[in-house]
Amino acid sequence: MRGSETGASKRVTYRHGDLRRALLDAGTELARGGGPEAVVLREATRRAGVAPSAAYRHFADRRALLDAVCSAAQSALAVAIEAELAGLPCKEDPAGRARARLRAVGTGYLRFAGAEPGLFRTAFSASDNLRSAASPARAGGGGLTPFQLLTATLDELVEAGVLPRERRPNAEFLAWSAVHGLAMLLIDGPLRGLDKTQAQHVGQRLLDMVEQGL
Amino acid sequence: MRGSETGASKRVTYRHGDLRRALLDAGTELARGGGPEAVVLREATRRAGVAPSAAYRHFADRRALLDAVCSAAQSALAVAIEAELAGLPCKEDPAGRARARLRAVGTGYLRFAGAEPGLFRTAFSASDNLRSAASPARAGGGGLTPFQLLTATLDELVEAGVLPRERRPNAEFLAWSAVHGLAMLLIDGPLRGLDKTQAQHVGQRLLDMVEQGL
DNA sequence: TGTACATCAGTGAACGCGCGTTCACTGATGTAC
DNA sequence: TGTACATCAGTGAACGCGCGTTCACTGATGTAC
Repeated sequence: MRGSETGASKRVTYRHGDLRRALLDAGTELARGGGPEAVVLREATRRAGVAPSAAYRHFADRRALLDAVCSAAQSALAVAIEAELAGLPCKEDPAGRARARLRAVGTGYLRFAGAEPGLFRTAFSASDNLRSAASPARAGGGGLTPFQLLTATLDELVEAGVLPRERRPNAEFLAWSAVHGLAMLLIDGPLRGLDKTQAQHVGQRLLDMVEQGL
Repeated sequence: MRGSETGASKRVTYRHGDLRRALLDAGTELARGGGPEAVVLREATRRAGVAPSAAYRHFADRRALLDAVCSAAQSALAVAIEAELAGLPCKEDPAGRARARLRAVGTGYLRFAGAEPGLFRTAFSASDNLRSAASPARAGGGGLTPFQLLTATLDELVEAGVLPRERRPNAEFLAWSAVHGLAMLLIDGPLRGLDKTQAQHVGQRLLDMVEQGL
């Protein structure tokens, strides 16, 4: 991330070890428990065992900490989607394969929202737009952000001849909307009451709809 | 709302005129400007020209005020959807009619979200679930809540023979998810950057997808 | 290898802020005689 | 119709709270000689 001199990474910290990391971790834990509004600068410093003002050596202000936590949350979402993709059985048939991969992206998204609602909400809380959705800080292990994983999968769908090329433009917004909306309604909205089985069932039917309707 | 004695509605208020109403209106105005977290009890009393403690004659606490504002916001959403339905040209063909009505529900939803993002976010901020989504306080002029308008329209779709009966169960969740997700991404999320024309275009394509995919 | 010095990560006290909520009160209103 | 009284909507002062942010400081660390 920095220069390439030897020892540079050692000198990054003085006393604490790595306070920036500790604050980011504490902030992420807060977000996990209560969403973006739970990311309180003073509480993060408390958890790191440090005076409140120490945070200002590493983050310009509370918003900067929250942005960092938000990137971490998006990265975690990307990892969840990657895991779902990686769990797929190998398929010869490119069409079936592409279809299965699109489903996996959706399933991973929904699974993450259900398992980590606080982080999920935080991932979409930042002052970010489509451009910053491509920032490497938000990527998973494979180097792609959640949005890029979706985009890539839709491209595969076109190449496999499943999705007509003229339907491709903006298709990511359609698929994303459907899955994102269900996630929001389930974790934060009027569908909060649905139990896990029902939620999964509706989720699969939603993915059917997207597959049919795209 | 109360008893049925004559004059009861006159006696509801003493000095202010109707402080409950004034606080609700002020709260709604705050929500319009900044969403649910902008509904600040002290600010509402300030706008009503009254001491902060006066609010407690009409609302148990801040949450009660916010719940009332939330109901008002849902009601406004219902009115927007009704307006969209009312603007539809008369059609003989029941199938085309039902299809057009479903589109109108979606369009009204998206239009409201775009025109009143603060109220839209507030409408989904309450501690409510599916059961309270049927509360009359959340209805529009026709007496139906947004959710009930959607449900009724899907029923028409079945009766008109457009939607196979076996696909009907839970269909409201699918349609709702798609439209809700796009609304959230557009007003609060990474699609914030899209201009109005693009947003409308994506909205119509999303409704195509729902129609095809249901 | 040993000493003097500069660096700068973290300290600790303080700031002003606005919030939600409480409580004893007051005085305009509607009501009973 | 006129007077005494009870009601209760709104007052005003105060509470404790936790937040984000600032600033002059200190003292462990790495570095230069």
